[in-house]
Amino acid sequence: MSPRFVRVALDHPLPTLFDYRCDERFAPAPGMLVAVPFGKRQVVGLVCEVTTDTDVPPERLRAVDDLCSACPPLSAHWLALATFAADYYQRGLGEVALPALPQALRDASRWARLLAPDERYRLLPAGSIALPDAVPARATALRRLAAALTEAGTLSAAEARALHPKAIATLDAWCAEGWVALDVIEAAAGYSAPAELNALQRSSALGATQAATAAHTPTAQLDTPPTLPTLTDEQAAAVDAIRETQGFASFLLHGVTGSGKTEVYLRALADLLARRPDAQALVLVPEINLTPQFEAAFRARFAMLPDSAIVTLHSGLAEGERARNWLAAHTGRAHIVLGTRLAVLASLPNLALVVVDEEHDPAYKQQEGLRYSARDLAVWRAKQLDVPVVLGSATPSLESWWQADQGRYRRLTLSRRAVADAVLPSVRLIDLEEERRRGRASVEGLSGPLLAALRTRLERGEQSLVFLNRRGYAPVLSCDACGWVAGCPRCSAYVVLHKPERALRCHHCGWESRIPRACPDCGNVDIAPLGRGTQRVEETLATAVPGARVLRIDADSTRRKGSAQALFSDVHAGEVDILVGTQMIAKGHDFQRVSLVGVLNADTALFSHDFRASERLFAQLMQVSGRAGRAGLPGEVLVQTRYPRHALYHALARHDYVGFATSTLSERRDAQLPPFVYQALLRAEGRTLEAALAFLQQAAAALTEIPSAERVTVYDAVPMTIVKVMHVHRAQLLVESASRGALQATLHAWQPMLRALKGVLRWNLEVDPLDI
DNA sequence: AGCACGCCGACT
DNA sequence: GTCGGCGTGCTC
Repeated sequence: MSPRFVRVALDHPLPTLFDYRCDERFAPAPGMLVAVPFGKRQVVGLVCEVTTDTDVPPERLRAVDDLCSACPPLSAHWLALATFAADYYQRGLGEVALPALPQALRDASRWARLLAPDERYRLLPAGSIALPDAVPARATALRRLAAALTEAGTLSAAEARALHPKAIATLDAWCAEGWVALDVIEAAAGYSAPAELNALQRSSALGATQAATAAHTPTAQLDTPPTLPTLTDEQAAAVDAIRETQGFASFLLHGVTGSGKTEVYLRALADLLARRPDAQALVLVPEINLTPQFEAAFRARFAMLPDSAIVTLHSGLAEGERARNWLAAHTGRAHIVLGTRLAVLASLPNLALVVVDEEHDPAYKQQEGLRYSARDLAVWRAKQLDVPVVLGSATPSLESWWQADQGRYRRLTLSRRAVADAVLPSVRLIDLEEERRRGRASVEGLSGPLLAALRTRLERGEQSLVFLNRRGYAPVLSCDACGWVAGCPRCSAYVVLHKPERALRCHHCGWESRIPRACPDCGNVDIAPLGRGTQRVEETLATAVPGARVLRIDADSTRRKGSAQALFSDVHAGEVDILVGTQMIAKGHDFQRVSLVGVLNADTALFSHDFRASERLFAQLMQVSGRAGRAGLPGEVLVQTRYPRHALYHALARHDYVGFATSTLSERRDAQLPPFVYQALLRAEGRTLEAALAFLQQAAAALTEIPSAERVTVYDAVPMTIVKVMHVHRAQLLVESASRGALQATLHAWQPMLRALKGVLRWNLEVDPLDI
């Protein structure tokens, strides 16, 4: 018999596959996981190919240690996805594929436990009668075991062994008596669609009453409204368009906040599962922890499905749960996978519908390691599998909007709020210059009109939101006398004053120090905080709006796990009058009693060097404005600005996303910026700025040897905005092209040259960067 | 990326 | 005399 080799992808920066001998014990196939020796360690790799020959000299070949046969192999489709992502984002296959797996699968020593059938001893009725008499009173360990079994109903082998060393033998004996049964639940086994799905088919495909379906499960009866919400014409048209799709289609669901995008997703999912009970749907959200209502809506609507049919995948899950949910998706047991960007790389053998909610959200862009765009990969996946993808947003990314302009995405518009009496809030701009000219009183940056509006809401018992995208107390601490400002010793950045913690904190590296009493340079004691963050606004409001209960929600106040939930529920419970916060307060939450939104300090983004800053600002302001006036209360948005005539604010006041998108896209076209060009960014980090820049200049010089680079524009190497972080100096080099193909070809040729450049320096290449 | 080996400064 | 700094070289 001819020798057998496997070509394996490993999580390693070299973009090559590694060959191993594979003996007869194993039956490897592409998509399977193997444990292999690598240098001094053992690592888990992904089998890409099974061959009978290899170029590697025999003395260097080593043998596969183990094959993960209990886990079904990853499909050819999934391997193609990982290969595409690796290729497009300029990484090795293993660097993409292996980090996409749950940690437990990447550790061969945990395979047995993870994939072993889950065995549980279950107490039978005969046992509950017989056991109390059968166990002698003095056998305390045995009595403990019997008590635990009676208490919990079932016990795993491990739980039993912890109670009594010979528990397994005892339990087996009890099994023989007919007192206890041993249930075996296959962890990685396939799954057949349960009868419940047929019930789903009968009820919700046509949007008919769900009461009949819900009746046989008590929880469903409680959680599911007896009738589904009535769709608006626009919602119905959107659902029909998605339902009638054959094969791949990209839908851009453009719906204002509160227009009921979620209901469209739910109907599309219900329709899919009714037609194809084995189908799987992938639903991506930017931040699962901030949108509990979204997950709750899915669980309630599909409450008739078994628990494992809806799983979440996100970084906040405990390791074990993440592995279980991933396996549920991989084996087809999970029909709805709700997750953040990392879920786009989940294995979904029966994927038939992809949804990307809030598709414009920058959180879909991974900002370290493999810098992928989950939204873009989601669209690629849908195309590969020839299934529909729905991108939803009130403020689509200009990239997606342009695709729709080109006719590549099909636009579905929800122009009205779905709740009958909810109207869009009125937006008023407060001209700070005029306030000042007229000598009107303001308190710590809060203008007279805003304070008056806040007081009115307090009197009426309504809630207000104050949005300010800057956390901390003040962004700078400075000395009036000599001009000293508190900076970070490790970064080229100012440190932010945090008053509750009585600390200066660097938002880039986390460095902290006590607040100095006097200027360290000149000894002057009049050092003063400059500018305003959420903490300072919270403090100001507490005195400027007497009697108001003020709550602050930002990354600092929600640092502890789960504390965001608690704070938000205080708001929902009406225990808060004014909520101050960063963009965290703009996401996901429907506050029923909020009728006023105040926006502070938004102007800085208008004139940013980052060409995407205004797009982000517009999306944020539209989103936060949508928090006002949801339940019949007339909503009002007050924006404090020094530029009340700026086009962005005018578009905001008219709720005119289309106008904003059209004019911004034409500016982008004139300036030849994305989406009209494709960009990539080479970043270098060195001990000195000179070293980083020198590396980038060498890299730029190397480009001249690449033919396709003729169609690529290369900019000068420049220091990054924050040049130094943690004593590391950073610089970047932008390359761009009107041709995605030319850029890709250039990057492919460039990569090995970059690796060949000497110098002890870290660098990375980012394709389609968001922040430049 | 790890994790070696390898060659020069301050310590029991 | 060694413990340990991080330069550079390799991993089927």
